[in-house]
Amino acid sequence: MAEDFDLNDASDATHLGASQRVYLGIMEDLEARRMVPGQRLIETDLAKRFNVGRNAVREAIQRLAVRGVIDPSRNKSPAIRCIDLKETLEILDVAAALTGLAAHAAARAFDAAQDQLALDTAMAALENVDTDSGPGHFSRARRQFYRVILSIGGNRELERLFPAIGMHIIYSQFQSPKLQQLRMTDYRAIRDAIVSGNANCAESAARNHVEHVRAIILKSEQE
Amino acid sequence: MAEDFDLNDASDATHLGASQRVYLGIMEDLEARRMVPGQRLIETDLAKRFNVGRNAVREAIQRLAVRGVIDPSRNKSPAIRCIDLKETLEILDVAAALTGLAAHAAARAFDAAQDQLALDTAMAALENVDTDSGPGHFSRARRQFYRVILSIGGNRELERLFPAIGMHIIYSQFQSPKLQQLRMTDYRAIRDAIVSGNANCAESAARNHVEHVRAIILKSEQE
DNA sequence: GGAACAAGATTGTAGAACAATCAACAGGCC
DNA sequence: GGCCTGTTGATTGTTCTACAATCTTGTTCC
Repeated sequence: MAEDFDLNDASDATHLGASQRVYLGIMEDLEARRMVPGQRLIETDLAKRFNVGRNAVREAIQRLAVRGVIDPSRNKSPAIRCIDLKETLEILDVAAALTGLAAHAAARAFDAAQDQLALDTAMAALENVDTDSGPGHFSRARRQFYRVILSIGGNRELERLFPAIGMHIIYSQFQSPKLQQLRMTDYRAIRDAIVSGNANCAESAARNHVEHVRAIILKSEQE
Repeated sequence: MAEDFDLNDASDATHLGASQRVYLGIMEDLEARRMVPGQRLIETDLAKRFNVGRNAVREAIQRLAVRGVIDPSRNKSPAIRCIDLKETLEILDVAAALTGLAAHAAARAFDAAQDQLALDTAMAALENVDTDSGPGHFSRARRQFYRVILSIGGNRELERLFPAIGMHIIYSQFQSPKLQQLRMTDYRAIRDAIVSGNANCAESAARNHVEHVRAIILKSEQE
């Protein structure tokens, strides 16, 4: 469960399955911009690179395809999924609905004694990252933030589905400095609403955040 | 795209990939109740049954796992996912949000000239199926109904994510006669709201439907 | 009856092998 | 020169074999 979040531990451990190693390795590459949308994935290359059999690569590719990270087509090398503006907006519609639900559930289930620490820790990690800023550090912190929210909400189906939203690709294609600023205030609002226990307020805050992202993308695209 | 809906064409065609054949075959088994939650999947058995290599089976299993249809654990045969009442309700929360979004988008984008026929056809298929009623026939018609709605809405991300909701499992575990009756009136309401073009009304109708399902499950579980 | 061991079943993994398909390039034809 | 076409190499789709690691089950011994 929540296997997708285990991006945190890198391509190191051998106790992970071979296909898992490939899967995580590619996700990490994507996050670190070592792979860009449109880039093709060659089975034999990946097999050599990760020191695994071609089978394992193919299994990883199946999972990436279901997750919408890559765009497979019969008898051709799959490529990192490219999305145009229209599809980006579609993804944001889905993200608004599910992020709203996640915040709603978290606010509803919030228990200070149990959840306050984890939430504050995740928030602090977000605040501290913008200075040193490795390329993927902020992404990791953001993922952790959402992971905590999902965990508080306690909806396992949402925990499973949420990482499948194509936000990866959006963040990998669009990266505006305004996004960085905006996010912190939005995240704080979401956290405060969750702590306050007002589910509808938390849902609004989450939806607002997604709409802010939409506005910035639309604006930056207009130029 | 929308590969998951291709359950319609069965295990026949050889033009499908081997792993695809296994994937669809298992989904079909699940729908026809030939496989029940908790049942284990043995790689070699499936390979023999579908006349494919073990690799292909493993690829199919990866996809089923990501989709939440099966519950894999290291070094053990994966089993069809079992869900308790609590998780069922969690799934319904997600279903309410995404079904609502689907109906909303469809109502917003509805164009009579282009969409009326498909919607009416899907609706008619639903009305006609309860008499002859093979076991999976209603499921097929329902899937087609949702497929049309998603297609009208035109949100590709939602089309991708929607079939990943664990409704399969719910319908496979709970099957009350009340469900059958209820659905038709609900579906008509959804269709009418979509045709009317009132997005909020359509969203409400969809959410109401999911809540009706929830109520029936809760009631049938209380006994 | 319970614990330790042995045998079989099943998964995890790598690799070889081959057909089918695709992409790119070369060569010939108009 | 430009266009069609065949060849060639690259890549995927697929099955098979092989073996280690692990789980499961049944048996034996105390």
